[in-house]
Amino acid sequence: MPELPEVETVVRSIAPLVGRRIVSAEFRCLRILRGGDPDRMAARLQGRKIAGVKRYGKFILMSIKGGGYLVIHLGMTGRLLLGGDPGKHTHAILTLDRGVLLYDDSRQFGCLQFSEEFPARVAKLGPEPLEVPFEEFAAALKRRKTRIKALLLNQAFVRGVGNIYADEALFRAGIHPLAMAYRLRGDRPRRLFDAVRAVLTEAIAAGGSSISDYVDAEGRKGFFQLSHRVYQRTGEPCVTCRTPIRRVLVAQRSSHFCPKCQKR
DNA sequence: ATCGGTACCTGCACGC
DNA sequence: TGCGTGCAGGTACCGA
Repeated sequence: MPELPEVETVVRSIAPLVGRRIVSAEFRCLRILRGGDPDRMAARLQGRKIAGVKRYGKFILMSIKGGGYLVIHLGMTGRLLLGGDPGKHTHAILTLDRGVLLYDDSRQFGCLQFSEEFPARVAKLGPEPLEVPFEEFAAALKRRKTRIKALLLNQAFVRGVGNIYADEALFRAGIHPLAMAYRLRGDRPRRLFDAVRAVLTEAIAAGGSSISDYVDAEGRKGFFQLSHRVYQRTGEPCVTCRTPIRRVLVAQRSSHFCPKCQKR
């Protein structure tokens, strides 16, 4: 579900929680905590105020007044929901002085952790794609001996791009997903940089992509899926040249592209 | 140090 | 109706 635009949309929808007090925290699923101790986490959160909510790539950091962070990653199917009733896949419940925040995740690929310090796994991410200067982006491309699609998915390169936006950016830049990153020449690094920025910016404005069940914390769907040009459009005509969109595996992920518009 | 392949989980769509 | 298969927005870990 959630790549940078979806996580950004979720963060914006839970911004009103800043200043709210956590009355109690309940964790129902150990797997989601990735080895963390549910009792210790609950104790660290209980009675504290939420000082801030920020996004780092696909991570959500809820800073806790008095110290520490609740670190949230939505994985593939994670959802944060304001209000509503707990369901079969509700793994965490934060009861607030006004309202409730639920964490739902059917596939359990997401995680919730408490960190006293700024978390190392967030610190070692690459730069934000909407903030990194072009020169730094281009220099990093040159250093990587891997396929460009795999590199875009690598969170140490830039943070927040996932399968949808990697495919959409490569299409707009006219670059084949199997192209080698370090071999991109001429205006192609610039075109890719601009395409990544444009796709992410447009998707944020659209509230993200709702492929199956993605919604923000208020239950609102995004509508950027209506603007996808290649993602999950295998066999459909290219919007530019009518050539059927093809699908290929890169780094074990489905990659959708136009064989005529996108060159290696 | 970097890479690609695999594992982790549930649900859904599809063909038989 | 049910069963098997393949697919799905994610990352972590392993061995080469």
